[in-house]
Order: sequence, then C-alpha cells, then structure tokens
Amino acid sequence: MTAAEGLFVLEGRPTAQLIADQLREQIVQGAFRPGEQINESVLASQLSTSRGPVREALQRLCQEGILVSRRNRGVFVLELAIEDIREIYAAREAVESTAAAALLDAGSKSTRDTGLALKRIIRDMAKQVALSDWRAIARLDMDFHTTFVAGAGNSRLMRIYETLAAESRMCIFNLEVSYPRIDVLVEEHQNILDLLEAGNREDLFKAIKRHMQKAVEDLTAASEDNEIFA
Amino acid sequence: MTAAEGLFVLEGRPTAQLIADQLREQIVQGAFRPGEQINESVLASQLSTSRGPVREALQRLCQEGILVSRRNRGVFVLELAIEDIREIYAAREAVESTAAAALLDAGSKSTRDTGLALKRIIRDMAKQVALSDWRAIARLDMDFHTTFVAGAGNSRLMRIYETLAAESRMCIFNLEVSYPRIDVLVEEHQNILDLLEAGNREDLFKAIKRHMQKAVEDLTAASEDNEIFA
DNA sequence: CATCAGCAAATTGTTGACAATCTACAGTTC
DNA sequence: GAACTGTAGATTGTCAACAATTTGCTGATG
Repeated sequence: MTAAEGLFVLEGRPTAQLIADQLREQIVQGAFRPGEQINESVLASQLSTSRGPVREALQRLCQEGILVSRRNRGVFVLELAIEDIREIYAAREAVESTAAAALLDAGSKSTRDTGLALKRIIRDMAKQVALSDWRAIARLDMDFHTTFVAGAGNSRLMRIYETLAAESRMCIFNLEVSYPRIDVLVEEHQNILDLLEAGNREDLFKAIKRHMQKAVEDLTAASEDNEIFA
Repeated sequence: MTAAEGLFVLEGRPTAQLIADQLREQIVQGAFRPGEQINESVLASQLSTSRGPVREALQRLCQEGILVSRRNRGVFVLELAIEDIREIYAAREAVESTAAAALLDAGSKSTRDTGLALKRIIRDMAKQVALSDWRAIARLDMDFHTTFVAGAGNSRLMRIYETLAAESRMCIFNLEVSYPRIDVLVEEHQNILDLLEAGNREDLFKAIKRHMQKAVEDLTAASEDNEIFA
C-alpha cells in the first residue's frame, strides 16, 4: 500500500455530529427562539432523514448545554438569563487566560502563527466595522477569540471554548446587541494582540479580564430593555 | 393546586442521560479498557432496552469526549496519551483557579458551607488513607475538587469540570497509580482549604497550580512504565 | 359560572427489522 | 509462499411502525 498525497477519507465524520454542527450554527444564528421547542419530525424531514439520527444529534447538543431536554416533552432551546451571561463570560475568561499563559510559555512558531492569524482577523474586522456589517463583525469577534484559544494547542480547552463561544453568539444575537462600543472594538482586540506579542503577561491577563467584564456590562445593560429576560 | 414542599418529579431525567451517567461511571471505573469498542447490542441487552436509547447515550459521551466515534465502525473508549494528561490538568487548573477566585469574591455563607463540606471530605480521606482503600481515596480526592468547584456556583464551570474529573479518574485508574505521595495527600488538600478560609488569594492560586503540576508528574512518571502508553 | 373528568390530537420514547459497511478468513493466482 | 480477491460474519447506520405521555379542548356537573 503506497501513500497517496492529496487523498483523504470521504465523509469520515459521523452523521450525528454533522447534524449537530449544522443545528448548532442555526441556533446561534437565531433560527430558533430561546425556549422554543425543537420538533424532531419536521427537523428530520427538513434534513431528509429519519428521526433516529436527529435524536442522536439533539442529545449531543443537550450534553453541550445549548439545548435542554425535558422527559416526555422534548428538547428546547436554552433560555439565557442575566446570571447565564455572567457564568459564560467568567468561564471564557478562565479559558482565555489559560490559553494566553500557554501561548506565552510556548513562545515559538505556533505562537507567531497565531499572532499572524489574529492580525488578519483584526484587519477584516476593521473592514467590516467600516461597512457596519454587524453579522460579519460578530463572526469575526468570535473568530478572534477562537483562534486565540486554538493557539494554545489544548484540544480540551478548545472543545470547552467552542461551546462557550456558541453561547456567547446566542447572547449577542438574542439581545440584538449591535456592539454599542463599536469604536473601541478593533482597538481592544489589537491591544490584546499587542500584549501577546510583547509577552506582557500581567497586562495581557488584565486586558482579557477587562474585555470580558465590558462584554458582560454591555450585554446585561441590553438585557434590561429586552422582553426575553425576566 | 397547592405547592408541596419536599416533593419532586419522579424520574424526570431523560433516558439517554441516565444511561450516559451509568456508562460514564462504568468507564471511569475501568469496566472498559482504553480503545475498547462499545458494542451497542450487548450494552442494550445488559440494560434491557433497545439500541436506540443506547446510541443516544453514546452520542452524549462522544460529545463529552470520553468516547470517540468512527463512522461505520462504532464508538471506542478514549485512549489517553501523556499529552492528554497535560491537557486535562491544565484545563483543571484553569477551572479550579476561577472557582477559587469566585469563592473568595463571594466570601459569604456559600463559601463557608463549601469549607465545611471540604473539611468533612478531608477527614474521610484521612480515614481511608489509614485503611489504604485506594478506590475510596481516589473517589474522595475527586469529591474534594468537585465540591470546591461547585462552591463557585457557576453551572457551566461545574459541567466542564465534571468531564475533566471523569477523565482524571480514567487516568488514575488506567495507570493504576496508587498515589505515590500518599503521606502528603491529605496535607495538600488541607493546605488548599486553609488558604481558602484564610482568604490568601495568591498563595491559594499557587497551591492549586502546584497540586496540578505534581499530579501530572506522578501520572507521567507512572505512564512511562505502562504498556498502555506509547 | 367555575371545576373537573374524559377524550382527541400531537409529540416524544421505544422497538425490531432492514440496509450498508467493515473485518477477518479462506481460496485463488502468480 | 506472498499477495490479491471474494465471501461470510458481525456490527453499525437507518428507517418506519408502535406505544406512552402530555396537552388542549369539550362538555357534563355542582
């Protein structure tokens, strides 16, 4: 058996995961309202499959915490309260700080690659800010942080963070927050990147902490004049 | 309809979750070898149910990362390499440090309750150390850290930590590590509790960090003379 | 008129059967 | 004898039908 370059296994990923990934994207983009029930039958027919694989995918998202399952009643989209926002961003700070420490400790090629990727994202972000494309901005915002954590090279941190990122996007979309501090958005991310490349450990931690705190403030402020929250 | 205290919904949890919880416990206790395939049919008959619910539970554990799914081949118990040990304990340090910060910031009744619970666990741990009951010691070790994180009152941190705790137990069991530093085990946990109650922030962070580093050292040392690892 | 029992529709939970795929082994060919 | 091919068994993936439960409605009853 000779190894052939450029060939890869076809559709290697399990079906339930593919469905779960699609559905997660739909949910964070607001295709379902918070608290809304997910009907297995209609979802199955939309995906032109049967209820079996759909149920398996739904269980994955329940384990992830994006959906909640109630026995004999079905699965529902997670409803976010103010307390949830605080939880999510506290957890994000924990993960990002650890990723930052790992990036600084590594301090090699992978760190430089991460820096380049982050630089590119910031450039795109500035472009979209000029165009006021909120959807794109939100996506790039998350791309920045996801790339940051990915740079740490810890697959568990990454898996954890992907869920937190999805929940953050749910917050942002459901609250229809249009980045009130749009002017400092690019600046804040650039600041984090600068501190990373400068190897300024303590200030980087502080910058991450402030970034998260500000996000919580914006989201909680927005949640007060929003019918979704209690 | 009058509200009755002390009553709760009977068997409110969904089936897939119940099966997943049982199976997770079996796995971390070493009922399945790392890399071993989980046969859906035999598992279904053991639980006297059909393959449907079993598959749903398996998907949950795949999402959690304790099992890995390969298309058209089935699900297998996660194989832990040395790199995984480092990942798990780095993530645990992140979560526990954040929980510690939250506990210190709260500094109220919940913090005191957590302290009492931790004290009780340490007392039991000392008892089991005297009896050399390794299984019980490992369980109490995890109980301590789980209780610690639970005290922070962040459900997301808790959910994350439960998976990491499960993976830690897999490490400990599979490597048959019998706590080489048995004499300092109680002491180390007592030290963490003392620093928490004293409100000594920086030293508490350092103690947690050291606790995790030592665990990684013990586990990696044990993994070198073990056929499971490469 | 309020309340409650009972019924009907919809949805989830479960099951067994069938199809697709992989693995291992035997047989064949060079 | 080595390597390849083909087949048989086992296991997973998928599906449609059936059972159980919940929910909303209807109407009887005080």
